Amino acid sequence: MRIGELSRRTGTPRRLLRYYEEQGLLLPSRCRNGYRAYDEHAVDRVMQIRGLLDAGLPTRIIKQVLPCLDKPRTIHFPRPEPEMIATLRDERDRMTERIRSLTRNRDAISEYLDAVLRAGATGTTAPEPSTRPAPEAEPS
DNA sequence: TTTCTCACA
DNA sequence: TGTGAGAA
Repeated sequence: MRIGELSRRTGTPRRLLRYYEEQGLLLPSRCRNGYRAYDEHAVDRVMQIRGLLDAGLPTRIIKQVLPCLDKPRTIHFPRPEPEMIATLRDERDRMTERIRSLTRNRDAISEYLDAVLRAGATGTTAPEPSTRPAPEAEPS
């Protein structure tokens, strides 16, 4: 398929698909006219890239780990360099920390929402923001 | 419709 | 990390 179809099927702007290629995340073949040609597998791959970016991984890390995540039970690097193991551990821990942070912020929002809705129902006022734990910034 | 590149937030 | 514009 060409870039337009992949864009439509993944909900990813064409511009961004070219950007991912430039970053080494996608390697489409080329038609005679120079148009990019993507196989069926590219759809899943793009979704996975989006997910990892959303999880906070930079493209250069994604490029490294993407083959490992394809089918986690397959060993892609029989002799994994210690550096790769370290990278994977590092990113896993970063994600864990991010999940913790997201959970905390979600709970803070949820708690406030409950209080506001309760107040709306009873006609009383919502609690002062300062009585609740401060929202926490996600790690950068 | 697609390509590319340069500049920019 | 991503976007906009212009030209082919």
